Amino acid sequence: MPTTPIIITARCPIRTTLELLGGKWKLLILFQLAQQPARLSELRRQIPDISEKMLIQELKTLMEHDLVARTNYGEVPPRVDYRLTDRGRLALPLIEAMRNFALQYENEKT
Amino acid sequence: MPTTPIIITARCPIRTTLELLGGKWKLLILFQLAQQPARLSELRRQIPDISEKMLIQELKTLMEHDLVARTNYGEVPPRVDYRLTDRGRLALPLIEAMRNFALQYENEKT
DNA sequence: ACCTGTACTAACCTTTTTGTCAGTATGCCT
DNA sequence: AGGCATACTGACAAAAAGGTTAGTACAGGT
Repeated sequence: MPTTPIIITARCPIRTTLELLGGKWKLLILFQLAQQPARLSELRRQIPDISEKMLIQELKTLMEHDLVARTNYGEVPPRVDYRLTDRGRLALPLIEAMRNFALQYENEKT
Repeated sequence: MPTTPIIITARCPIRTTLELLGGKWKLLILFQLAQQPARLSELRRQIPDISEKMLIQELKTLMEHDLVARTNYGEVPPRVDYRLTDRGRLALPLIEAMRNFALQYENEKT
């Protein structure tokens, strides 16, 4: 009896993760917020080439998935900041694994 | 003296990984090939909703980055198979981290 | 002579993702 | 009265990613 091959299905963990964290910016944003909570304008400086629209848009979907939380201080001019939620912190080992992958990949002799 | 925040740059490990492994299919393909080497037609069955074009195209870029290797047996009808390289195996902890993330995410009480 | 299975290529199109740019609201400062 | 700073929103456009379809080559089977 041969070993049963694992078959990829429509709902598998890899796909779930890609849906939650896929794309060019979400992991970078989470990584930055893991260093310290930040305001919009700070995040823009920390991730220099993101556009304001993408930053806001990505923060919004991260919030919808409860990975990031927003605090509005109700001041004028507006002051708002963003921080990781507990769920957001679940992504940190993944980010760490990505960093390890890239570093090891670059160290492999071709 | 405040702690220096880590600033995201144009070439950082997270971005390197996204370039190598980003997109809808590459990680699924690597995950499948980690179970056992496979022919094109087998991969198509194992990843049911990928199109043939995407499968070939993604395999090609994975090969260019030396994450996957191709063996052509020179038979007719053609027989070719694909397997992970050592570099490709470096992605396995990352895939494992994605799986953990998804499972923990789903277990969090809302 | 034709159909089958395998591993592709190429042209074309649709969808998704990302980016640009202009505009809104508010109160303070000059 | 006008400018500044902040955190947005919305219309639109460009670019990237993904998908569909048709076609190639070859040997074996019917």
